[in-house]
Amino acid sequence: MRYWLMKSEPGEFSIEDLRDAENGTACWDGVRNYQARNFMRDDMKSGDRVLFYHSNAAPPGVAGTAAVVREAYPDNSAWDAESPYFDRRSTPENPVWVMVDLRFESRFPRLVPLARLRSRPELKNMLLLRRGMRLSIQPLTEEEFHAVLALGTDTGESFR
DNA sequence: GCCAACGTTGGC
DNA sequence: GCCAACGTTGGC
Repeated sequence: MRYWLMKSEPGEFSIEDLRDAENGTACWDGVRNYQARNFMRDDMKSGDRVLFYHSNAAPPGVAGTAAVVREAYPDNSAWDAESPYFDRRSTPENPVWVMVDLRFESRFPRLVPLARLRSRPELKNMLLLRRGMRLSIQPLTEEEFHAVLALGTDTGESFR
């Protein structure tokens, strides 16, 4: 099983939107970056687990978790001329872009802000924290996934 | 709103 | 194949 971080602007599609979708399941359309596409197409498998990251938010951070429930298939928004993701190079006969389906798993009681991720020594190698890293789909190690999960699910109570 | 960093495009 | 110009991402 693999682990991923997937970014979405909450104003476009948030963890709450995924939770409230039919069956808690939605397609991850609109990816228009080749490296991110290749991760979906070549490496994402059903059962893989995902950190759902809210980008361009105040504050940005990890909002919850999801699971891959359908492996890569053509992204039909690419041949919808009305869609903001329209790309005339992609056709049903010859799709350029793919998407996966995600199912909601959990919404953290409190967002784990980017600044908190940066403060954790065990996360210092996370791709997300690298300067200039903009990829919207990033692989995680199992340790990174579980470390963020622990931050997201702790009660926030401090000792003493 | 600013702007650094990155990806893409297209002329040559 | 190079690289300048442009568009996008996304934190701040």
